[in-house]
Amino acid sequence: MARIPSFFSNLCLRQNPKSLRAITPQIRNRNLSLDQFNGNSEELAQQPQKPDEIFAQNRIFPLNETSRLSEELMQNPQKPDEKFAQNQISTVSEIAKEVSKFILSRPRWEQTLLSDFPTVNFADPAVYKAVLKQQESNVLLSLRFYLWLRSLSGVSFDPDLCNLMFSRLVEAKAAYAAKSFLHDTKFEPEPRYLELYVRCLCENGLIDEAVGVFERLKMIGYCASLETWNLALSHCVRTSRVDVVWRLYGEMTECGVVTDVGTIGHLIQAFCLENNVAKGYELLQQVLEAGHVPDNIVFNKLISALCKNGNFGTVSAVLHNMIAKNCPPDIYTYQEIIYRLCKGRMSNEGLRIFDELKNRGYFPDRVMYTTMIHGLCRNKDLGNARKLWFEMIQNGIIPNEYTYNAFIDGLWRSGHFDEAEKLHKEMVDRGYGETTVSYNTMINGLCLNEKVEEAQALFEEMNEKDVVRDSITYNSLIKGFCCQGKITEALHFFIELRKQGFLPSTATLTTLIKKLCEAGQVKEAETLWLDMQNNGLEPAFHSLDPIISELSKQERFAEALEWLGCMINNGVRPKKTTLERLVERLSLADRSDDALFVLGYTLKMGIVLKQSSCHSLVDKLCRNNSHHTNTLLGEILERR
DNA sequence: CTAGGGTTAG
Repeated sequence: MARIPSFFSNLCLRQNPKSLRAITPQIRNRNLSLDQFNGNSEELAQQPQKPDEIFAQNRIFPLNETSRLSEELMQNPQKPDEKFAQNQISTVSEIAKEVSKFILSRPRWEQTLLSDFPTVNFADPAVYKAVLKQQESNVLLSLRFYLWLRSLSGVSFDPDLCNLMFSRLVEAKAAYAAKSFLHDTKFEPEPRYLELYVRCLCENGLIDEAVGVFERLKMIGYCASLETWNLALSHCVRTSRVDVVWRLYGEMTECGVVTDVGTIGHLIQAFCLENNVAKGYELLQQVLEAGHVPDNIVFNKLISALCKNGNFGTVSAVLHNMIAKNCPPDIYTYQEIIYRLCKGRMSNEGLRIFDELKNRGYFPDRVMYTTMIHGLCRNKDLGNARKLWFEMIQNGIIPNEYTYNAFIDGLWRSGHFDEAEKLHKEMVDRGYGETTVSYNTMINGLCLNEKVEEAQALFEEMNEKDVVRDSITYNSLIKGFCCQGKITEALHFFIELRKQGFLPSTATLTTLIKKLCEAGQVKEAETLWLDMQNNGLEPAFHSLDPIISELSKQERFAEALEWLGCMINNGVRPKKTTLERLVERLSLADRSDDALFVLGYTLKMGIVLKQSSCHSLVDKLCRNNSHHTNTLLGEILERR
């Protein structure tokens, strides 16, 4: 992939002379707010308990039984310590080696260690530190030994020991254990270990905690290394904590840290995350001009953001940049571009890039084929999708769940139901059939093709096969029944959906309300609408049209006008047909005043009703040409 | 070890 596809070859680079420093003040001036962050973290690998529990010694290690000798020991006539007594081995490191060996071989050494080594003075800092140093590869053992020491009386804990234990925890990336160790001991770790702690916190997703430690370091006048700052920034970017990016960047420049291209790469990504793509692009230009080349992922994130905004021209420019800087676009780059092109109804452009890649000797992988097939299906280009499907298989790539579902969905949507059924069978045979998505794809496809009963059968099958139904399952089915005019069934599944705690999609609701009204069940429609309103569903107002329409038909004008007011007050324009029906029915029912009132609003909104709708009104008005009517008409005309 | 990708409603 040395060159770029023809589609992107028409733009040149924009030059920007500004230096990197130019952005610093803007970044400093940001208002920052730290949200609660709910990151997960890996704790001590071998120890699923929370650190607090680890420190609740007695629950894990039966230290209160220390004085009791184990049965094992009773049967063991020679104690390990006798060696020291007999041979006069007494250098601290030799003792530590022996103790460590013992600890490693006895799962419950805590109980007998003191009596096994009666001549060893564990309260001697030189001794316990030497033992701890022996266990550097095993954090859990270190921690156990440390806790055991704490259970002894007469052991004084010096900062060296705490630092040693703390560094052990931090190097093992046991963020939670390190945190509660700090909390527990209240000691001041050496700055270099605090710096390691920052890294450890970041790697465990505890960004906010890390910010706090940066503060602490700042207060003691210690400046973390560039690598640590960059690591923190990279984790902020990964977890979309843009606010923290700006805050940390501000602090690191305040500390006088000299940033590198990695730092700027994170800033570019941060700009992309807050959809400030222009700034991101500008910054990229500045780094490039300064002679630095960011990591591929920075280019890709920028390209992805540009694509999302439909700015394919700049995408082209960035691709030029990448090639010029000997940093060729990779599979992710092209996949993102193709995906976005298809999403913007430019699947033909996407396909051109796809073909171009193949012409350059590149073999697309399964994900790439899936993306392309999906994109083509969404653009109703089933011919090309099918072509790629077989080409992919020919190239030895076996479709998986994603590929099958994307293609089967496309087949259903274009009415190729035989082929859809056939491929679905194949997918089931390959073991991809029993997921929520595969069932949803089939249920939706069947509903789109007027096969609601079969869809319902699959719906039941999900229960038998223990496949979880989600809101998509229900929404698809409800819509299917609505389209078949089967309102009773649709309502049944709607109630089921609500019982499961799901919310209907707006499309489902609109359809359901419309169908209920058409069947004359306005009351149910109104209840439904209020239900969705109470549940915080947004756009509801458009679905009031059929309700107003049906109420007019039933000559329930007070209610119709009330709903109409509700719609208008919320800034939603009723449909022209709704207003026409209302005016017609009002006139027929001899309610000229109300008809005129509605007409007034209609004109105010710039909606012109069809002539026939005004006929009956004009007719009535002419028959009783009162002064009142004239006034009303006058008002209406003035409002216009 | 060196991040990151694809499927279902509307």
